[in-house]
This record gives sequence, C-alpha cells and structure tokens, in this order.
Amino acid sequence: MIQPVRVRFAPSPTGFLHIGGVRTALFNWLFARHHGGQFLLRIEDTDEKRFVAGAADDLMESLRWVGLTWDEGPDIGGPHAPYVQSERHDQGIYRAYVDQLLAQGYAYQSFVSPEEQEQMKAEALSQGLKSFRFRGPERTWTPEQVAEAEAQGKPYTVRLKVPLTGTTVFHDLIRGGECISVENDELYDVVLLKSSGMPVYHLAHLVDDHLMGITHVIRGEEWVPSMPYHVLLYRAFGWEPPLFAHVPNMLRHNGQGKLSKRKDDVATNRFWERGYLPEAMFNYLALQGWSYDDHTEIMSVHELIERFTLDRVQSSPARWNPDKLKDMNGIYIRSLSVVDLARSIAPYLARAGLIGSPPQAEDLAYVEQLTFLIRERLEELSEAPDLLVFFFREVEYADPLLLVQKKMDIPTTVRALRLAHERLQPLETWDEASVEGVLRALVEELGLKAGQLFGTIRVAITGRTIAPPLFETLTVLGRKRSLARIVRAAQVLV
RNA sequence: GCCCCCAUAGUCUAGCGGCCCAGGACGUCACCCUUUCAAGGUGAAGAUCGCGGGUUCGAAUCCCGCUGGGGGUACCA
Repeated sequence: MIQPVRVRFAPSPTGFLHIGGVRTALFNWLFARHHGGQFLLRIEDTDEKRFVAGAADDLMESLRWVGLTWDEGPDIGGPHAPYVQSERHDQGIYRAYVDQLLAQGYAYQSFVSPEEQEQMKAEALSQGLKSFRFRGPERTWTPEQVAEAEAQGKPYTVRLKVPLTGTTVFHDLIRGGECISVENDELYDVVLLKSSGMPVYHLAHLVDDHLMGITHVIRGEEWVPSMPYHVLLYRAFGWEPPLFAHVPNMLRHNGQGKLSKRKDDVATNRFWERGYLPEAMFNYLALQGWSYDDHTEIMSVHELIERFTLDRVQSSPARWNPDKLKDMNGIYIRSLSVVDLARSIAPYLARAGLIGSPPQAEDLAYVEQLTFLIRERLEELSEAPDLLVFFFREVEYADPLLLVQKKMDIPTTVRALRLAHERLQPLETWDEASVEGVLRALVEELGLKAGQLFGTIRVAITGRTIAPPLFETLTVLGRKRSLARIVRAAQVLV
C-alpha cells in the first residue's frame, strides 16, 4: 500500500506573506488535493530576532483569502500538535534529537563564538584560501575537553560534523529526478542548535517533517544549496527522507532578483483592497511556473486540482507580471453574475463612503443596477467607486469646456443642452428606448453627429468624457436628476 | 571569489529527436462593432529557440564549453 501524500507549508512569521510564498503554498495544496492527501501548516518561528508579533495570524488570513485550507495546523491542531516550532521547542523535542546526534558522534558542541569565527574566516582568506568552510576545532576534542569547557559555562552551539571527504548526492522531482551532487569539502559544519538552545531551520524543519510524516517537501529553490546538509542529517538519524521538489523562485517584474517584500507591492493581504478576486489570484499563481498545456489558462480550482502534477512544474524562474494578473482579474470579474459582482463591489463603495457601511439591502439593490453598467469596464474592483461616483454625488464640472464637443462651440453646446432638456422633460416613460429615441431625433434636428450630442450630454450627466453607456446611465440615474444636471451644465457654460 | 540551479518573442509559457522555417496567452499596434471607454471579433508586428561546438540521416529538443540570469555562501528562514 502506498502511503497517503502529506505535504506542508512552513512559513516563518517575520512579516506579511508575499505572493511568492502563497504560490509555494498553492503548489503544495494542489498536490495534496490532487492525491487526496493532507496539507499541513506549520509555523517556523525559531528566529527570535526576526519574529513579528501577529505575523502568523496575518499569514493564515492571507492563505484563507486565496482559498488554501489546511488539514492540520496551529489554529486547528491535529495529531502532531503543536504546529508552532517555538512550542515544540518548549517541549524539548529538538533537544532530544540533538542529544541523539551528539551521542552518536554526528554532531559536536562548538564553543567558538561568532566573533572568533569571523576571525578564523578573515585569517583563512588572508592566507590566500579561496573560500572558508567552518570546521570547529572541537571536532577532535576529547570528552574531557568538552566537559571542561562546558563546566566553565562557555556558551556553545551544536554543529553537524560534516564528512571532510566524499560527495553528497540528492535528486529533485522538478529537475527530472536528475542527480545533483556536491563535494563534501564544499560544505561547512552547520549550526544545528544556537547558543540560546533554539534549533536552527535545518534541524527543526527536518525533525518536524519526519515526525509529522511528510512525504513530499515542496519548497522554494533557495533551499537547494542546503540539501546536502539535510541529506546528511537524514542519514545520521537513519530516517527515510521524503521526496523533494524545489519550485523556482518568482522573480521581480524587472527580473532583478527574486520578489522582495520590501521592494515589491506583493503583500497578499493587500490584494483585496487593491480589488482582486481570490479566484483570479489563485488561477494566476497556479500558472507561475506550472502549466497544463499549450493553451488552457482559465481553470477553476476544481480543474486545477484535477490537473496539477509536479512534472509540469517549470524548472526556470517565473517573473511577477502584474499586467497578466490584472487581465485575469478582469476575466473573473466578467464571469461573475450581476448579483455576485454587486455583492463584491459594495464593500468598496462603502469604504469610499458612497453607500452605507455595512451596505443595506436597498444599497445592494441599487448597486446591482449600477453593476450592470460597469461589469465590462472593471479590471480591479477597487475602480468601482471612481467609475460610479456620479451616481452618488453631484458633478462638479471642474472643466466646463469638456462639455463642448469637436466642431462645436459654447453657443451650440448650450442650445443642444437646452433642447435636450426641453425634449426629454415631457417624456411619459423614462426608459432606455424612449430616451434614445428622443435624443437620436434631436441629433437629426440639430444636424449634429451622434457622438457630438451624446458626448455633451455624457459630460453633463457624469462630469467626464469616459463613462458607461449613456442611455443606460440616464435610465438608472432617473429623470429628475438627469434633467437637473442637463440644466446645470447649460448654466455652467453661460 | 567559491558552490548550486536555470536559459523558447518585452513577459508567462507549449514543445521532452522528424507533426515546429516554433503553438497559446499578457502587453503593443491596426481594423471591425460603436454615443465615449471598455468588452467582443479579426488581423499584424515581435523568437537567427542566449552563443559556439559536437552526437544524429535529422536538434528548440541529447552532450560539452562559453555567456547571461537566478539562488546559496548566517548562532535567518
């Protein structure tokens, strides 16, 4: 029997989660769902210095927003709880395994301070060595020497006793299972336990992955260089290692390095306010480094789960492309029903103070009418308030000359507005067809082009030259407000 | 510097020896539709498949070198 797939996403709470991290989580999630396995979330907070309070909650919120749910995790627990490394550390989990390595001679206590290490490095380099690979002098110490140093209360770290010779090989699912090999003399004795007693990533993640029964480690390619240490550790523990898949990094838009929290606008928790639909984000991210075939791009979560396989993950890095995301967001917006889109847009209007917050039933009903007008014009939901303000606020006519169309002047424009008012006012029914009928007749009468008259009225009604279709707009705005604006526009010009 | 990974249009990608003098998408441009803007439709420009060597009857696809890009080189993850 093949054991069920178990994968994990293990971020460290050092700030907001950026979309590159979400992409890695997404691949793990899709892989787990595809195989009917489990996806777990584990918080790796072994770096006391970079810890940011609240980051773990923020990060979980980001994952939930995109639709990634976990089967075991810090908030919901699970058979291997706790899922927070600092808590596991408090239980003495890591120390026990370090002691095992120590006892078996795979690791050693090192009393070299960071400063002394720096010195050793500087010395080695000054002697013409091309590079410095730290090897602690304690490697050859007798138990008595170690005991003595310890008795003096000297702080120490525990380091992995990396073989001096030989080669360490490993393979990677994404690089076609090709063997990657590294000479052991390129390695150094990595720290496993800091002098504070806290484990370092290399040790902690590996112990947890083993204990939690992780079958596949899908993580960023920045981990490839440390694979030899992990291989050595699995060997030292005598554990069967999981399968590894290092997914390519996401590069910055300009290709200058990998996506950066500091330099790029990629905080996952900000995409809602920027007007993005989680479905669009999900779909876009799935395509960053993975593809289904030569033409399919829009795929539902269900389809993605069905189709996602690791062998179709690219081995070369992808670049963050905001334009593509935006386009995809537009596609998802247009695919929403008017009711659903109205519901999605309402919070943005409420935020802008255009409707009640939270939106009331009557607000929503009105928004549904408006939604119809901008459905095809939205790429980001956050654009809605701006596109619709004139339905909620009086127009300002900051630049009255916008009313005057090509080949027209102020007098002809004023006349057109007055006549439009005169003809529209007596209309019995105020609907699209009637309004259009009247205005088209007026175009004829005035000997204008449709674009000229309609352009003038558009500016009169909306205050701008770019707006939703005119007759629909007039209909939704209503007779009273429409006529009032036409009158005001004419007044502004004289 | 040293080590590792990667390399198809501006970008994301299809391609895993002949179906490709390279397919799809974003972006760009043009035209159609049209009351503006979009959406939609049609079409165009854009890739000597990074460069140079091999292997092969045949290479974007395999091998080697170079170049370029990315990553790592922490008591950070």
